[in-house]
This record gives sequence, structure tokens and C-alpha cells, in this order.
Amino acid sequence: MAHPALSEGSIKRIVDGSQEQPILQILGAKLIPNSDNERYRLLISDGVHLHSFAMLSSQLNYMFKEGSLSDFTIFRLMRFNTSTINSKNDSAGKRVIVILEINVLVPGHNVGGKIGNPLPLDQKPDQNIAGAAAPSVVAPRATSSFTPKTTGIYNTGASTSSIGSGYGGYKSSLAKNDITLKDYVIHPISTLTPYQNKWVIKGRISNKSNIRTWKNDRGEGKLFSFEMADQTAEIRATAFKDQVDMFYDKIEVDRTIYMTKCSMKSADKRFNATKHEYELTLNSDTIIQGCFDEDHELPVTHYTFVPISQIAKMEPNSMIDVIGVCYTAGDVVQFTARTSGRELKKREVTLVDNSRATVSLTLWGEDAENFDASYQPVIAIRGARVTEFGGGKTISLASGSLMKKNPDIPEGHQMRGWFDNCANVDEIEMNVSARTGGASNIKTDWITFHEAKIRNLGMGDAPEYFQTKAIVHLVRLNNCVYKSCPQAECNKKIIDQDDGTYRCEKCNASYTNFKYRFLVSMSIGDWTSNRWVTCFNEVAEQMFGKTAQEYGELQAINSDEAEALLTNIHFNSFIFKLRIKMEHFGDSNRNKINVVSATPINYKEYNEYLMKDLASLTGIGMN
DNA sequence: CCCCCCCC
Repeated sequence: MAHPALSEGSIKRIVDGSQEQPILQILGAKLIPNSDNERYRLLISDGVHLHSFAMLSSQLNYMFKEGSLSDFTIFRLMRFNTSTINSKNDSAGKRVIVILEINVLVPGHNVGGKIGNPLPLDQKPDQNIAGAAAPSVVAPRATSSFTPKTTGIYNTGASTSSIGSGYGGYKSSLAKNDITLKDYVIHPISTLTPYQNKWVIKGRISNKSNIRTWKNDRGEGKLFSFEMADQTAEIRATAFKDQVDMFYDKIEVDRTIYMTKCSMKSADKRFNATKHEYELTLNSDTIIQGCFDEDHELPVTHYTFVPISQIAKMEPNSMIDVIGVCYTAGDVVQFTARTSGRELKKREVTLVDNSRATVSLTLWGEDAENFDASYQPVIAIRGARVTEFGGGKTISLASGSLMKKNPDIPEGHQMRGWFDNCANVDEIEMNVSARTGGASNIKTDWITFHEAKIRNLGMGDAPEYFQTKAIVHLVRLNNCVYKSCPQAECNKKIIDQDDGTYRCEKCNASYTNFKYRFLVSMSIGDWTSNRWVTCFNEVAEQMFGKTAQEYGELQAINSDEAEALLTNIHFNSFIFKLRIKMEHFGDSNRNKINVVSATPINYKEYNEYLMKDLASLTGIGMN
């Protein structure tokens, strides 16, 4: 059957600046992931060359949706622009064709296949993704393209004459174009081990870091890392120094590549978010080549989502995958890190999932600034870092983490459906980031106020914890409650707008109600000394045996009774677990103590402590 | 060969 002939060589001419209306063929069309606007990218062919950076102008998006841009479609390119995209360190840049108008000549299903044998257009000789000429290290499976691929070549070792001893001896005189990795047997990424050094993998780049430099005792240099995935697994690869220069610009997220000949080592799970047991280091033998077809078949990221409720049990510093709905988001907060002096920006976001738990996610820097929480998007994170804070767990984005908004994966659609149709905010059962409760279980030593002082407890950067038996001397009645944001996870003080509404700056919202929370200052004394300490809501409610709400409401009608409710605990003894830390307010520094818990005295435990203390002081009764 | 990822 006769189709219009493709305008052979036109892609090259267009890239070089020609204006014409060539006839071309579509070999693939896909949504560009991660872009804020819906954009589609076409793989087009003129029968001789391929061009994979043809972007559909957004007013033509409907053509993709109605199916008129199916694979193999023959079309005339009526109007287009070309532009050069500079990737970060690529002064040469790459030509992009922006398609403004298309006339479909033959729908793809009437064509049924690829015309000719188009090859990727080398925009510049040294821009070839294969990099500089490198010796082949694996044998071609066969010279004939009709020979089916088998894995035998790897299993049997030197099964063809072209394999020299140890593979490294393969003729280095081969021109780079003679090494075409797509003609080799492709190994599933999951099967890579250091015990098998002859492999070619094909995968989609799922993550890529910036170039980072380092300097330490062992030297200095630069590096970047990336991850690539096929249907079986995902693996991390790192390039150092020369390999950074050679490959950084060739590695693009979402591009599919072939790769062979890297060093392999065990993955360090502290920093490697993939599930792979090993990771790769690029070296001077490494060959990477772009894949210009079939790439839409490959998956991008391998997730193993942990229900948010389970994060409570995760080890600090572990890396986990999480998916949830961004339920609330705070503002970007800028501050100076006290230890490093660096200016930092962060944003706290709350995720919720159908385990009916919420977790606080911390975003940093650009991720914090660029985060758009509108319409409560689904957020998927591969490799979030678990941090313990005050007994609760939070997660944060670290380098190597991958965050996707509204990911087009089944779990993403499920999460959306659950949140929009089934989720009831009142049914959220757990905030795994909640600080109270957890911290009261921490092991603390018995230390008196006097000892704390002479030992300079809490004078360093890190908070320190201790416990002592103390008597409440005086509860400060002024400002012992405040009106806070009514949202369950937000305890920010609200601004009374004097019109019956209350504004929460953190949630950027106004409410008609608020909730009371205790923030109580009290003087407590053990047998050595006394200190002013601060009790937050949960601890104060336990000590007073009343909720802040009850107190606040009572205060409004009978302040004497309300006052009695607080002074009621004067001269009562508790075991106080205390957190002591330097706090900085402008110029002044204060060694501040917060009450982690105040519990009635367990005399059995307390006496055991006294006995032990006595024994060690006197040397009597010690074995 | 990096591997810091910050703060309350």
C-alpha cells in the first residue's frame, strides 16, 4: 500500500534552520511528566533521522487526546518553531521543535509500522550520548539483525569469535558507532550482581542529582548520581570527575538509555533509596547510549509505599516510600541554622493516607519554595528520610529523594479516590509526628537541679533530658491558655479579627472557632534548687486534670473557680521529666526547661533510685 | 572517590 513518502533528511535541515513543510511520521507520543502544564512530546521520523524533542504546542493537546497522534501516523508539519534548550552545563544546547500545526495525512493504524530505519540525529558529533569512542566490552550478539536475542552469549562466555579474553580485550579500534548496545542481550536490572560483569541494561532515568563537589582528607572532586529503572528493578549509579564531564548532560530524567560496563558495589542503604542490593559507579569503560524507541514501555519509579501509620515504627534515618494527600501546608519559613550558620528555608506539609494517620513532611530550599499545595494534591515520595523528633516521627526530603505530585500510578488514583470520596477528617486516628507522649517514654537519668547546673546541662547545641522529683511552688496564672487554630494538627496561635473570625497564619485560613491550649509557666523545686519550667498543653492537662477547653470556658464565666483549678496543684509533688536546652531570643540566650511529663510519684521506683544512690554514696549494700 | 541534607 502506498503512503506519502517521508521527506527524508528534512529533520536535519529543520534543526539547521530550514523552514519547510515536510512529511514526517510519529513514532511515539507521550505526556511530559512533572511539567506544571500539560505538554506532549513526540518522537518523529523523516525516514532517515529521528527527533525526540518535538513538543506539541499546548493548543494541539486535543489532537493527542482524540487519538489523532497515534504511533506511525504520517503527517505534514505545517507550522513550527525551533528553539534551543540549554541544559545546565550544556553550552551547546539541544534543538527543540515546537509543533504549531499538523495535518494528519494517514492515521497510524492505516500505516501500521515504522517507515525506513531512522537513526537518532546527531546534532553535533560529540553530542552523541555514547560519549567519546570507548572500547566495546561486550560482544555483539550477532552481526545479523535477524538473529533472535538470547541470553546464551552471556551464559556461555566466549561463544563468539569476537570476544577476546576477559572482554576487555575487544578491539578498541572499533568506531563508537559500531557499538550499538540495543543489539545486545539486555539484562534485567534486578539480576545485576558484582559476580557477573558482562551486562547491558536498558532503563528509564528516574532521578538525577545536581553536580556536587566534595573536599576531604582523601582528596576532592565532583560527582552526580542518577537512578534508572526497568520493569524489574531500579538501580543507582554515580559518576565522578571525568565521568561527570562526559555523562552529566546526557543523563536526562525520563530518557531511556542503554548502559554497560560500570563498577558495582553494595548499596549503602542509608543513602540509596532504591531497593537494589548493589549500586553502580561509572568508569572510563562505561558506555551509555540513548534509546529512541520503545521507551514508553518502561516504568519510571519503583515504589514500596509504607502506610503512614507504620512510619511510627520506622527506624530514624531510614529511607521509605510514602504516598498521601497533602492535607495542609505551612508557609515557607526562613531561618539561620544555628550550628552551620546557613540560611535555610523549609516548609512543613501534612500528608494523610487511608491508614488514617498523618505525618509531617519537611521540604527544604527550592522544594519548599516551589511547592504548590492547592487542591490538596496527592504526593508520592520515593526515598523520604525518617527523622525522630521529640518522640514523634517526621519525614523529610533529602538528596536522592524523589517527590511526585499527583503521580499517574494506581496508588495515586486510589489515594485521590479515597480522599475525595471516603476520607473523613474526624476519623484521622494518629499523627505519627506528634511529639507528646512519645518523649515521655525516653530514658532519663535522675539529676537534681543543682547537678544540672554544675554539669552545664543543656548548654550545648543538643537538648538534654533528665528527671527529678519536684514540688510545684507556683503556677503563673497570666497567659496560661491561648486560643489556637482549630485544625487538629495545627496548634498555632490564632489572630482574633474581632468580627467573629479567627485567622491562622500557618494554615492561611480564617475560622469561626478556635481551641484553647495550655501554655503554662510554673516554678518547681526539688531538694536542691528551683527553676521556672514550661508545660505544653498535653502535660498541663494531665497535671490539672482538666482540659484547656474546660479551663478556658470556666475562666470566661468564673475566673476565681478557674484560678483554683490551677492553684490546686500547688505543693503537689511529681516526677518531672525535663528537657533542657539553650534557646535564643534575639540577643539573649536562655537555658530553658520544658516539661516532657509530670507523673505522680511511683514510690517503688523512686525508692529504688534512692537506695541505689545511697548505696553508691556510702558504699554500703553494694555487691 | 560521596553520603552534608539542616530547624523546632
